Amino acid sequence: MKRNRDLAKGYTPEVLEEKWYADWLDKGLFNAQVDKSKPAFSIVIPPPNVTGSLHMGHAFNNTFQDIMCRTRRMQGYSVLWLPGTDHAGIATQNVVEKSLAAQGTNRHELGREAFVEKVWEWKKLYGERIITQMKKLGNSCDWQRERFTLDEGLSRAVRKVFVELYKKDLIYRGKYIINWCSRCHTALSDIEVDYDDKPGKFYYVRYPFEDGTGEIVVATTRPETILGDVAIAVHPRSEQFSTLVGVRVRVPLTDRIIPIIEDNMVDPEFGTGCVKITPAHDPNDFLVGQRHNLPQLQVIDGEGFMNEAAGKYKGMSILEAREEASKDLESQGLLVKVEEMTHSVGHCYRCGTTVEPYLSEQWFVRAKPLAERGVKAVRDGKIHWIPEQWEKTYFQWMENIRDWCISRQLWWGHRIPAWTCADCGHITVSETDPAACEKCGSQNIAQDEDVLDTWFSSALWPFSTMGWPDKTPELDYFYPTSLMVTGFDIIFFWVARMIMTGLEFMDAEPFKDVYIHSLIRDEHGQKMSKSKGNVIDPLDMIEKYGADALRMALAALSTQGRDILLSPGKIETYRFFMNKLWNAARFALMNLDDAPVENVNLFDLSLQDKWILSRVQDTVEQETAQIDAYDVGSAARMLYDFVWGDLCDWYLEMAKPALKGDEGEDRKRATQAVLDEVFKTILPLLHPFIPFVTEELWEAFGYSEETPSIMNAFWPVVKYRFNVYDDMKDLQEAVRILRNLRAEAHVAPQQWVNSAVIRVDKPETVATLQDSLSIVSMLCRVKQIDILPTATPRPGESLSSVFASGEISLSVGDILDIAAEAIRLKQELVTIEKTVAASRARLDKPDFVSRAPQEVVDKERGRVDEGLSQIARLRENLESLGVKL
RNA sequence: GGGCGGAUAGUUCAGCGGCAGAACACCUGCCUUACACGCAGGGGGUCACAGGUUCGAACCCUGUUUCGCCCACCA
Repeated sequence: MKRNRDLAKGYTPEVLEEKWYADWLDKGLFNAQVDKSKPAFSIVIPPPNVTGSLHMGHAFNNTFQDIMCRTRRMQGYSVLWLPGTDHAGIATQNVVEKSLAAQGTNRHELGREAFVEKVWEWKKLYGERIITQMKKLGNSCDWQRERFTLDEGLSRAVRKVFVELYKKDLIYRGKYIINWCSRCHTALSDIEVDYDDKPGKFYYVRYPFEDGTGEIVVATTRPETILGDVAIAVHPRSEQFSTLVGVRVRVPLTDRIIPIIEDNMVDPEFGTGCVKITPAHDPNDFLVGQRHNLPQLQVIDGEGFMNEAAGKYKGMSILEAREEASKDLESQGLLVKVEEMTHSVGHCYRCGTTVEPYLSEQWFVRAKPLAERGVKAVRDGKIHWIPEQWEKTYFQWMENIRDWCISRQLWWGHRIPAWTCADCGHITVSETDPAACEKCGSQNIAQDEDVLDTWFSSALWPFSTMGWPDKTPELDYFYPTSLMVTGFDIIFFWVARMIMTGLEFMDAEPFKDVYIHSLIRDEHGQKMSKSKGNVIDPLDMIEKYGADALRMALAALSTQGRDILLSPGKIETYRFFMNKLWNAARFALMNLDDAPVENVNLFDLSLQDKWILSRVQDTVEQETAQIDAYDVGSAARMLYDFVWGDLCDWYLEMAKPALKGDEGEDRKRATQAVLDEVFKTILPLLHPFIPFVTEELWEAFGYSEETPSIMNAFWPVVKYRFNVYDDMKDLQEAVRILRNLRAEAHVAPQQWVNSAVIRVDKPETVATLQDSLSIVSMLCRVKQIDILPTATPRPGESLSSVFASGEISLSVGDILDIAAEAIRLKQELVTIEKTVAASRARLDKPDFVSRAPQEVVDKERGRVDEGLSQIARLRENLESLGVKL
């Protein structure tokens, strides 16, 4: 076995990461195989926006998926991690429009075809960029299967789904109030609107009765919509107003006459207790209008300007018209008062422009029947949410779902496959472009100008990417996928809709588990954003610390139910960890021979050998369970502690004498064998988190001769365990106490102390320490350590400390500061007396003894016994120092 | 209005029924031939508050305070 005993002193990620990624691609190790002899594990990646660049959220999300994929691969699954990108309708169109604006032109000047061509150019330019960035992270995606939501295959799936839903009457077209972004110039679905509380004004306006016998006062935040009023509504049981029902009033600023009607939607407690009804510009009013058969009078156009019906206000923007109307009302004496109020205002989730309720012809998905199946699938346990609490969020939304507006007045996207006949008005919906109207045969048909909501195609992602609507071996083998990993912010946009379409078209859930992870924020808990300037760019971090360090940091910081506050400093911590691991490996390699260590006698294994081997087994067992529970945070932290704490701080230090040959050839060989075994096991355990460095070390240790890539290494299983934890605890405690005593006595670190005495009675402890004396001696730099029974008198001129099994004294000669030592011992005495008193108090309660489990009671009794003997020893010590108690 | 999280060391967070933990930061010493991206030692906590359940509560239950998120409403 060829070992690389010449590792560089420092670990340098750049070179090795590039080298190994290229190697993995070369060997096709990420490529998924339909292999029925193996269990399948599949994930479809949440496709990032094609014009976007990789941010920390992606890095975190992808790291999580990669950890799962790499683990499952090693565990013998046939793994598919399917990557791709999303055309991101509005977002992408906006970006390209902005660049056109910078060039002094716009999409209308270009025309639809040329514009779409331009967007494709962008896609080609930037789509590749984010893929390259994902590769830098180390993603083990099957790049041969990379998909894009506007690919031909996926577009075919989109059309098929649209047509089928239309045939099932689950898609319909109609004139409704929708959310309209006048900047993006398109309809938005309800969830594409973000609401914010904003200060506004509440205008109280007089509506005089037609006959001049009185007036009714109505409050509104939007006086410009008065121009579109078609009624005033009051609550049917309102004592104050119900008598007015049927009275006709004059609409201010116009000469129109409208009726007072009654409707339950009015809250008699709010405002003045009556409401002006503007069906064309308010969703609630729209419903009232439908119930009462009222006209829909539009006064604002799609650009956000007042139209012809607005009379003198025509051409004004909404805000100008609001201002102007307010002035006019005041001058006409129709304005009672204006109050300040805060109300929530909707904004476009892509550009932030205030969203207007707008009456227009749109396409909708009838969501309720689809949602019902989605709810059932989760209730039946077909899909598990992790953490489980998100299930509630999902149910709440699905059970109150509203129809989904899917048409967008954009050019970039899947064009709606519907053709309207100019002759008979019939709409032909078809998977293939029709030549003629299916009803009258006229060739005078025109395709709908609109495209579909980008989430319509994302909703099909789990099966459209695997070749649906064709029956493919991939679908058969990898669908339903095993896991979906995403943030809670797109549960409604994406997760819920994938579930609905998956159940409807595949008749099976799209994934068995949904893991919802937290959001990444900056170190102050602020959302990262370009405008705040607090963005931590994953690529910068990779450049500075390496992809492995970034991945390890993200994994280790991840917890459930709390946002992750990230800072470069935290990533640096894990960069240090990489260096630690690297140097531990370097040390091991410096001490290993090329020849494999064979025929090691079990009797040659020391306590620490057995201990570290057992700890490795614990690590195997725990990590396997943690990964199964998707708890990568605990797994990463445990690995960190194992490597740094157990392996480096303890085992490697303890192994040094044996490796130097101080303990003989057999012990040296045994220790080498242990080192070999530890690294051979721990590297695969670390690999899912830090793939690059583990691959490099896999090769350096020579393991690649058997298994060329660590990616193909077998996931370790628990093999054996030695019952040595108690012994090791004694040993570690002895070392810690001696080191502490040295520090107390201000002995210089490099100076050897002549002698120490450990006084213990328990035969096991005596035996353990006796066996490990040379190790203790080396770790604590004490030349001579004697193990004696506790009855032996305490050595003079020494510092001492009591511990569970006895007492340890370090002879320091005349440098002993008696006064300081007395203070220290007294403090120790106080602490122990306190714990003894606490334990006694517990034991004195009869209920404790009778009700607590026996082992807890025994433990408590043990504490008292131990404490008492420690107290006795401490008193003795204090007396011998001449301290009176 | 409905729902969901969080409150533990100076800071960021683990722990979620049996003597309060880590990482940074801080203090003392150390270039001890794997690592100064390091080593050894140390200080630092009424586990937000008030009740309850329990032999026993940071942990379970009920309130309260407080920070944050989501949904609905907002004429």
